[in-house]
Amino acid sequence: MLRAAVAFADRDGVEALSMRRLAEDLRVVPMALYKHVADKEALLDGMVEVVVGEIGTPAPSGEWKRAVRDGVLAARRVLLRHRWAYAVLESRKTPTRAVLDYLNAMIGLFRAGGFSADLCHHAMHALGSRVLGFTQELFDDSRGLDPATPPEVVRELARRYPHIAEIALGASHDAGSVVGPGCDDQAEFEFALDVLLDGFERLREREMSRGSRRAAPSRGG
Amino acid sequence: MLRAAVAFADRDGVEALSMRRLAEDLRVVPMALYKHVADKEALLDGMVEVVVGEIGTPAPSGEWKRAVRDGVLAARRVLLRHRWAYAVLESRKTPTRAVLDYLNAMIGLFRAGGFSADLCHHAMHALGSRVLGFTQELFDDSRGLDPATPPEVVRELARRYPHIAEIALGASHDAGSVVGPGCDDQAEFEFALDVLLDGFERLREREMSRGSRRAAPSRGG
DNA sequence: ACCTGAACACCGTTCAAGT
DNA sequence: ACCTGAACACCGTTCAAGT
Repeated sequence: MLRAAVAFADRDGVEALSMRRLAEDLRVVPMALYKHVADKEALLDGMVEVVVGEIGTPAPSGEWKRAVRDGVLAARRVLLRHRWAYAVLESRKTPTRAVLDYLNAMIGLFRAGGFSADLCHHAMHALGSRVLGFTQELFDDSRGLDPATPPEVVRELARRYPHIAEIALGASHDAGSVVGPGCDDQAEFEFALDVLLDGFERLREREMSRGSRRAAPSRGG
Repeated sequence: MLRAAVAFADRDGVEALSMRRLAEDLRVVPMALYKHVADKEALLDGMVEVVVGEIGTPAPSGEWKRAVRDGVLAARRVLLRHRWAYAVLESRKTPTRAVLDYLNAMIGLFRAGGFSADLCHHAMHALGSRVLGFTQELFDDSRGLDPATPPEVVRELARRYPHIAEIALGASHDAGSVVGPGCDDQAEFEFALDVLLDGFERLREREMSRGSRRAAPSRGG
C-alpha cells in the first residue's frame, strides 16, 4: 500500500495524492487506509521510508572522498526517480529509520577516512540535504527561458538584470540565440559537491597536521 | 494586506494561514481578499516579495568575499525573522522581482571580484538556497535529544547509530551528560558558507592564472 | 458595476450505525 | 470486534443574487 502510494506520487505528483484518491486508486473505501496508517502524516513518513530504503547503504571503498561522492550520487539517482520525495522528506519533523541508517553510514565513511567527529559533524551540516542528493536550487533554470518570450520582454529583462542575463547567455555557447539552453543540473550538482569535498579534504589535512587544533575555513574579509 | 498576511504567518505559522482566516483577521468577508490578489498562490508570491524586499540590495565592499559573505548573512537575518518564508519561497515556481533583484546584485558582487560569468554561474548554483541565507538541513538537530528520552532508548539509538551518536556526543563538550546540547545553527551555516567561498576563491585564482582554461574542482576518486 | 453570501467541489478525520 | 457510510469541520474559489 505504501508502494501504491509511491507509485501514485510518481505518476500524478504528491499534490494530487489525497487519502480519498489513493483509496479510489486501490479500489478501497477511504477509511480502509486507516487500518495501515495512523493518518496522512504517517503515510508520508512511510513513503519517505520506501524511497530512502531504495538507496541502500553507502559502501566504503578505498578512498573516503570517492566513497562519499559515490554514496551521494547514488542517493541522487534514487531521488531523481521520485521527484516529489524531496519536498516530503523536508517536511518531516522527525527523521525516519531509513534516513538515520543512511546518515549513520555516510558519517562512517568520513570517520574511516580519518575525520575527527567534530569535523565530520561540520561536514555533514555543510552538505545539508546534498548528502541525500538534493540540490537546493532556488528555481529551476534548467529549461532556460521560454522560447516563446517576446524579444522586447527579453531585452527588458536583460536591462533590469544584466548580471543574470550575462550568466544565462554564458550558459549558451552556441551563439546566435538570445535564449540560453538552460544548464546541466547534474554537472552543477557535482560541481558544488566537489567544491565541498575539496574543502573538507583540506580541513582534514590541516586537522591531521595540526593535531588537536580546531580546523575551520577562513572567515571571509 | 500583504503585511497583514506576513504578520499572520509570523504569528501563527503559514500552515494556519487560509484565505478565510486571513479575512477574519482583517475583519473582512473572505471574498474581499480577491480584490487584492488573484488567488492564494498570488498571495504567497506577494508575501515572499515583502520578505525578500526587507533584505535590501547587497552592497559592494572592498573585497568580493567579504561582500558576498555579508550579503548572504544579511539575507539570513531577515529570513530568520520569517521562518515560514523558506518553505513558501521554495514552493514558488517562478522567481519574483525582489528575488531577481537580489540575485542580480549578488552575481554583481562576484563579477566585480573578477569571476568569469561561467564560474559565477557555477558558484551561484553551488550556493543554492544558501545565497538567501537558507540552510537546507535535513532535520533540526539544534535542540539536541529530548531530555525526557529514557536512557535505555538512548542506549539503543547509540548502538544502532554509533556514528550519529558519536557526533551528538562530540557536540557536547561538557562531559557527564549523554544528551548533547544541540549545535549552533549560525556557526554551522557560516562554516558551510566559508568552505564554499574558500573553494570559489581557489577556483577564481586558478582561472585567472590559467587564462581561458576551465576552472573546476577535482573529481573525487 | 460592485459587493457578498451561498454554494460547489474538494480535503482529512470522527463517529455512530450497521454487521 | 470489525467495517464503513454519513457526517463534521474545514479548504479555495465560483457564481448568482442582491444592491
